[in-house]
Amino acid sequence: MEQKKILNISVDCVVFGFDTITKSLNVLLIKRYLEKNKEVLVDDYVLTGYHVYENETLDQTATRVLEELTGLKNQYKKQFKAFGDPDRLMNEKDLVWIKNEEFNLRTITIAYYFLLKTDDVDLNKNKYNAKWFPVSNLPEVGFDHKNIILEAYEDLKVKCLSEPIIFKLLPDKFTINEVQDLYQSILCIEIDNRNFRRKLINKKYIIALDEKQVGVSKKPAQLYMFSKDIYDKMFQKNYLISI
Amino acid sequence: MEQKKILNISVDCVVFGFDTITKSLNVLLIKRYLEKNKEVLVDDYVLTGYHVYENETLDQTATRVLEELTGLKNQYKKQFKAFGDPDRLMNEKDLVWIKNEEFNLRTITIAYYFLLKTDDVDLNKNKYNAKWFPVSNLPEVGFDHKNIILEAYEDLKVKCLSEPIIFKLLPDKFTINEVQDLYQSILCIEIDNRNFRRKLINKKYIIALDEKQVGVSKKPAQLYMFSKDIYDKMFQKNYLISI
DNA sequence: GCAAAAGTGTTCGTCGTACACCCATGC
DNA sequence: GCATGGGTGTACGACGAACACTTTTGC
Repeated sequence: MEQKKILNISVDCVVFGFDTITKSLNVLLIKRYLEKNKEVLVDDYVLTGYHVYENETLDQTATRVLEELTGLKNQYKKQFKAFGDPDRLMNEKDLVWIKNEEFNLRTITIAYYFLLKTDDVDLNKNKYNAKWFPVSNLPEVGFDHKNIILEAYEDLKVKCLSEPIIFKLLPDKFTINEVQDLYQSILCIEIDNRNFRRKLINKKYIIALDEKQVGVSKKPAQLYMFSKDIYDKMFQKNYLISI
Repeated sequence: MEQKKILNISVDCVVFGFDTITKSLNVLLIKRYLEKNKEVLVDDYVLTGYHVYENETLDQTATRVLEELTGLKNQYKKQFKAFGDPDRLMNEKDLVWIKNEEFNLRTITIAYYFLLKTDDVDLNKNKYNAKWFPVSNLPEVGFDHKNIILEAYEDLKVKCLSEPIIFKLLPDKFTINEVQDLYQSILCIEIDNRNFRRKLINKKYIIALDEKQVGVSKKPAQLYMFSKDIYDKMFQKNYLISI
């Protein structure tokens, strides 16, 4: 059954993944391409998104949009901001594009970001020409989506300092150095390995496994996992005022 | 000139104020009252809010709504979440109310909260029967606004720990104990006065004035002010990972 | 002079930070 | 055997936490 779209309200999804090889925090974008009489009118990338249906919640829209792009459900998501400037879709290319789509010129979008494991996404399986791009080196991005990506990234930077969401971006079994690389990528800082290692290993919810890396060409590193159960049990609100 | 409303998108404003006498963090709500044949159909409180106009940004809508309620401009505001469940306005009373208003049943609202000085608001001057209520003791609240208030409050709790927004809720000249009372009210915790006092006084952007309280019946306290200039100059991002 | 709130110091423990070298492994 | 990244220990300083009494003022 076809559902009824709300034409002036959409959800856009910033999908973050981490490439442990290139040590790069990436965003998943889809190709936007349009030509007419062999002239290329639009050729850039945008976030994945869609209209909200009449009978679904915003969270459901986001979940649906992500699943359509990646096939994945139950990923960490956060609604972080609504974007609704009257002129947010008013660039020349965007106007050309919108003519071909069932879009309202004054559309408000509720933006979410997702954190997932890059390896879980099979880019060949989807029809959108989706591609990963480093947050620090984005291609040409349509609509106001560059701004949306950067605001998502800012939110992520703050949130990863106080909540263990970083592990959503890593494989279930990871090395300490991978965690460090990820923090360094997200925050654009250098971290002292000895201090970081000690800090992490001392956490009770970082559990050393009876396993080491396999298939690496150097000394294989100890693997760890994150226990959400233990974290939740230990967790207590910290009221430290640091202004 | 009358502007064109977007019928399915609104902005709702959670207005926070602090009562230094009762030491209570308050929310400003407006009366919702409807009777028919002397029967009271609706009698509760709601947030102030309004439709977004076709040609204004969401921030502008929020600013306009606040000004209409309080006469105040340039107050601290934060867009914190969009609420869009299909059934968010579907309580019995809400349905009765909506019949009398130009409301779309499926309306998405972008929620903001404002922080302002209670003394700046003159409740007698407005036409909405607005009233302050303690966050910890809300009256009957219509729509899904209770939930919106609580989510705003949660966001405020987190944000006041890392940013000096607390001073938006206090008079320009305040005592150390007033700041402490405010933190205690917001966070529902007890703070040691000696430690708190030392901590605050050591901040360079907390400036002791050549003034003391007047008109108090006990020992008048030293007054301080917050210097945003000094704060901004000193400010540097803190990348402390505390997970 | 008394009630009420303002204001004051010290000790301890935790944790963040700075810093340089050896070790285990695969090739 | 050697290159590569994995892994380790110590000392210092800052700051949060716990804790109880004196002082100042208005009435």
